[in-house]
Amino acid sequence: MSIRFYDTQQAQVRDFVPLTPGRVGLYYCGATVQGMPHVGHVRSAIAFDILVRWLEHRGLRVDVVRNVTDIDDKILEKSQASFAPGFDAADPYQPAEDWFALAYRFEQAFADAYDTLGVRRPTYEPRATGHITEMHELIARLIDAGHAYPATDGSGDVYFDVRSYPAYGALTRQRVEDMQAAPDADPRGKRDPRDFALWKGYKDTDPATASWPSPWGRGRPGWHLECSAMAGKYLGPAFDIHGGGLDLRFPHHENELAQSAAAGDAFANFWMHNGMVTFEGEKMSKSIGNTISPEEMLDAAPARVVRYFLGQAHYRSQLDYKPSSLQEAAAAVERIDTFISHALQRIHAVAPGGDFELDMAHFEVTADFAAAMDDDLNVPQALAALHETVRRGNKALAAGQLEAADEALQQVLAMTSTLGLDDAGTGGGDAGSPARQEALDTLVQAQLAERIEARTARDWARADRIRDTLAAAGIVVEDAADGARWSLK
RNA sequence: GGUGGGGUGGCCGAGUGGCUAGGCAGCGGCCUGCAAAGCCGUAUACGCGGGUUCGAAUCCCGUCCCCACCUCCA
Repeated sequence: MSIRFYDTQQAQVRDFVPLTPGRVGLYYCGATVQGMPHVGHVRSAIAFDILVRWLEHRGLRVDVVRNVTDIDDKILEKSQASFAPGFDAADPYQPAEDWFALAYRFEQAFADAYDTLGVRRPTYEPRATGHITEMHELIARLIDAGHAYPATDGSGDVYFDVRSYPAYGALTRQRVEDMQAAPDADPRGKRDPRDFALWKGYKDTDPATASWPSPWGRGRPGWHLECSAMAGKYLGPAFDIHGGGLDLRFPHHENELAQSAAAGDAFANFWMHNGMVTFEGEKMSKSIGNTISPEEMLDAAPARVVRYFLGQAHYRSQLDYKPSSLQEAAAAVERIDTFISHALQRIHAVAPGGDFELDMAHFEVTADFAAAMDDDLNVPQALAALHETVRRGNKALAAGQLEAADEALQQVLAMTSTLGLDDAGTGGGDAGSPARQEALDTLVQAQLAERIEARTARDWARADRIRDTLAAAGIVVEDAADGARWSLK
């Protein structure tokens, strides 16, 4: 079966065929590092992480490029504000912080959030400020082609000429005439109010460190240019997939497409956009003040649960967060983990929370799961397949059919791995070193042996006392048909 | 005004013409010394009004409502 994805540009689901057989070039927009990450940013990264994992599971080699936009108006504004007299050090912002220090600090916060939630690192993560030369080359090509021009007002700006490019609006299927002009549009030296800046001339109020020489005078890049320049550099003039949040479709991605296509590049074959995260129905945004940070979620639930929650909806759907959302996700994750833990104990004699060495490479997902993922990454349906496999495994365990249970276990592990659940968290759980695990298991087993004695003697009070003692230490004891098992709560 | 996406049972969330997704919560049962976990069963559904059809959540027409983008935004 072929893989199918929804392509925003064509507004339909269509077969995905790599430009180069066996390989996929994927560019997706990372952050403009002007503040701390919120879960909306992370949801996007998780959606594309699942895409990458699935393509790889399908045997494709994926080159992933995710940008860091580390220079823009907001970054400079925040930095500038931090030097103002009487600066109020509102939480994430520190006094007297240079723009590059501020950008780098937030870049690291994003990296931490991605790591914790099991988003694999991209093949390469280029920064805008490292690609000024490539941007100049692209601007020169556009000017030569008659699609860009230096401003006539002496500002040093260079604009993309929307009117010179009839296909402008192709990505979002809008006609230029229908677009509402920005209410605060400052025409400056533009030929058309919809023209956008490729290069912004240096102003006295800008820090000198935020300017670079160019054929059009000192200045800094416009917002959209870095993605065109970097995608072209690392993935070539034509590549398979360009991704990002739905809110980037316009103007960001539309302008990227215009820049690259007007310069003669085919650019992305597919455009994929993830839906927004909302809080009780409202889009999370800083202006409304309803953002939730990854840290806040991680305080409320383990990384594996947060990952499950942020990845459980279809990537194109809006994902609504409510205070009860994480508890519901936790219950689902526990169901999966309980099966994995029980099966590992029964079949592979792995102690609770212990490490295990299984040759995951040969584990296969179920056909239902694969079909769902092939169909535009239908994760909700894939999760149904996962839960059904868990049920099948539980039944097999209860019936003592270890071979069937092992098959289900392998499938469940393959599926959770594809969804990235295995990498969420600090890696390896909280069981500590192998020596500690063994010590703990030995002690608990001794307690359980005593409890078996008590139960054999029908001394329920003593048996319950042992169970209570263990429970007080955070160890849950469960009696199964073939004996007691334990797990860390 | 333009563009795109939606309205599914108590909640989340799949499903594009017949064969009741799945999870959470609820109820009943099995198992258990008790419990936990698990398994089995079960109620509640497709915004509204028409139409097509043997049959519609699914197609068509109309209508209401919601969200996103058109300004910085994952």
